Amino acid sequence: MSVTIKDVAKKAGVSPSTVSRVLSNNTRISRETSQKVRDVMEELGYHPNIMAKSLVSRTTESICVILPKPAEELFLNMFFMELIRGIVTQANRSGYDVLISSGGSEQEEVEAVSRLLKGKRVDGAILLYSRKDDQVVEFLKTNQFPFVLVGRSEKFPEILSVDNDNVMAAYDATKHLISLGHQRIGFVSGPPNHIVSRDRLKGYVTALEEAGLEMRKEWIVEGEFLQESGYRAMSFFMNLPERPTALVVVDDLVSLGVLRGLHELGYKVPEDLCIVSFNNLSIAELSSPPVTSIDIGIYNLGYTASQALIQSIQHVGDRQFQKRHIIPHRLVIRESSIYTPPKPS
Amino acid sequence: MSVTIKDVAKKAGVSPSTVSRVLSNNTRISRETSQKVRDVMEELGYHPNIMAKSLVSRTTESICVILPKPAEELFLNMFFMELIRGIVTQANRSGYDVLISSGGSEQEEVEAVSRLLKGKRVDGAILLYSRKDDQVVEFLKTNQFPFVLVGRSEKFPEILSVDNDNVMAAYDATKHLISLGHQRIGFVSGPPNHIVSRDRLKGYVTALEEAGLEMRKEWIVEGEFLQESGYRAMSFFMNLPERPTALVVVDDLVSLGVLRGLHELGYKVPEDLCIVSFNNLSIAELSSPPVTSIDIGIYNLGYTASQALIQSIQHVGDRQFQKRHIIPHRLVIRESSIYTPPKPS
DNA sequence: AGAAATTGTTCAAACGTTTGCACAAATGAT
DNA sequence: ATCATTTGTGCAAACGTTTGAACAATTTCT
Repeated sequence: MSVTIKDVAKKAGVSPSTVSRVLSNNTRISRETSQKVRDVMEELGYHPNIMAKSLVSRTTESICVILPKPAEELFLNMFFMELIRGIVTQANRSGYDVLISSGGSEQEEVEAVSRLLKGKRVDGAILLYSRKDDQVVEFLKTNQFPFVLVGRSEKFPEILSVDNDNVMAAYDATKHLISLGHQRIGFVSGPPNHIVSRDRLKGYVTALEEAGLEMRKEWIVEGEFLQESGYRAMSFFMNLPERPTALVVVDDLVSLGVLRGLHELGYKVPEDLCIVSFNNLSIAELSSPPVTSIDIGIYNLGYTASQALIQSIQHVGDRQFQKRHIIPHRLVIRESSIYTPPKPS
Repeated sequence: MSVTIKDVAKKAGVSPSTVSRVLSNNTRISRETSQKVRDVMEELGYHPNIMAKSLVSRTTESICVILPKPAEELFLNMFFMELIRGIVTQANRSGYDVLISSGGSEQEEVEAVSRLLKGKRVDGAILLYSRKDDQVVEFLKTNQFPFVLVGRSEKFPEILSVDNDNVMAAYDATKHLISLGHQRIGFVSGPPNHIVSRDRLKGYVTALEEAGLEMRKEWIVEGEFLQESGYRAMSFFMNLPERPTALVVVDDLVSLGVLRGLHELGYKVPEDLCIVSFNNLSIAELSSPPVTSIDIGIYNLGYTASQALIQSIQHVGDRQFQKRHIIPHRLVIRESSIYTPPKPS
């Protein structure tokens, strides 16, 4: 059938072990033998059988990433794809393959991971944190399999993970508005049970306090990571006797709702209200007007996750590796925030 | 180290082959033996080593999908992710794993595919068609590896592929506008060297002809699959002495540019111009106003591609399988087209 | 009752690699 | 010249499965 190491060996007049050693650049092989063998490989179109190699070397040179649930929220797709791109790129660069598995129920996720890790099809896993994969984390921890979390686990703060500094990001976003002269700044948050909502709220509060600005609780609303949340928040905000002149919004999609709400109510962005949001998905750039957003480096998040995982695979046992990686964010300024409010009374 | 088939065999008091046959539900195994072995497996937490299995069975039960280039066009992410979701879901259902590989240059793509297929790490490949992977197609064809193309190849019309009927889709889109009473309908196309542009143009033309409507060449503009294209098209269209009252736009992203252009020029959608576009990405739903779009069933495209590939892998040799799969599209009507123009003079 | 077919299990070879050990040849040290 | 190293290669066992062939025990057919 397909050409094996033995075929190469025979044709080159050496033993299979020699061929194998050529493949692994063993130093004991002479220049000429090496060249001869390589020539034959080329001629025969030889490619090593990865399965056979894995079997004996007890390593697969591949990792898997578990896609959370159906994750109906389609807009998340941009996020995941970008992440996967980062993962795949760095993994391939390190000579690793990436396997994608889609979770159904949590139980199914555990089974999938279990089959892949215990069946030695992959060497490690990357988890895209979606609230409740505790079971999966539990499984990986107790079985001592290498894995890394994208996001942050409050329950297991010590596990290898890659994340942003969301507190700082929100602080920066708020600071940006303050530096433009805004004094009345509101916050549109996500679900309060999400760590990211809480972290960002914290950064917002800190920035306000530091600047000695007023913080009113009617200027803070909670919602989902959905457009409607932003939309609804607007009818609320704009009916207040004292309205904010700027808003920090927890996510680009929510911002889109904010924009639509303001438009329908007849307000203009940024003149009537400035907006800063998070994640810098393509929709932030594509909306009208384009929205200032904190770029959280999604690709980088994936890239780093892969790097950290592979490192931990290759040095299993060593514990000197950084446990928590923080990916830097940066403010991308767009039309939605290029307006300085008139000096208040 | 980890528990093997021999450990199970010993503990259950049978031979390894018996255990193997239990695993494969061989009919020659007695009820009781089978149960006993299963119990032991459970007890020991046994998982078959996939590599060892692959090695002897000469099949990996996995496929790969090659992500085209860096594909900087981030918005494509939504498209790809949705496709991948479809692929992964169906593959997992059929007991297959999915491996993602990211192409750099075309040459690197060939090498990656070559390593994966010749190295017997995967049984087949799914290609996401991006203009010029002819080299990859060439390679797969000459080596007789199972693969399927998402999209259509003009050069190799006979290969296994999954696609939409873009001519018909454009016909339907145009028909929709006609049925609303529009008589002057323009077309914003993509790059003319893309098959999809040409197919959609063709459907548009056919619908116009069939309805006996005037077709003016100044009502047809070409561009890229980018926002700017749509934007630029608007300054052109709206300066014509005789303007169309409706537009068929080749892609949602381009529509977004169209929308922005119209907005800046002070026109309203749908009152001044109705819009219908293609792909039904989330941005079509999220824009203001939401845009009527032809949903091309991206998830389904992926799902079907995976199904077709796996089928062809399992029945290699048979040639009775459908060569070309057409995924149905459907019109999703939104605000951008709910307006009937006043009767023309 | 004996032959033939069926049922349940084991043996051993194979899948294509890697790698510790052995060994011969070449080189270097004395 | 002799012995100790170094260099280059080959042998054979191992990795954890699957599977054809063999065989014994049981059942079915005449």
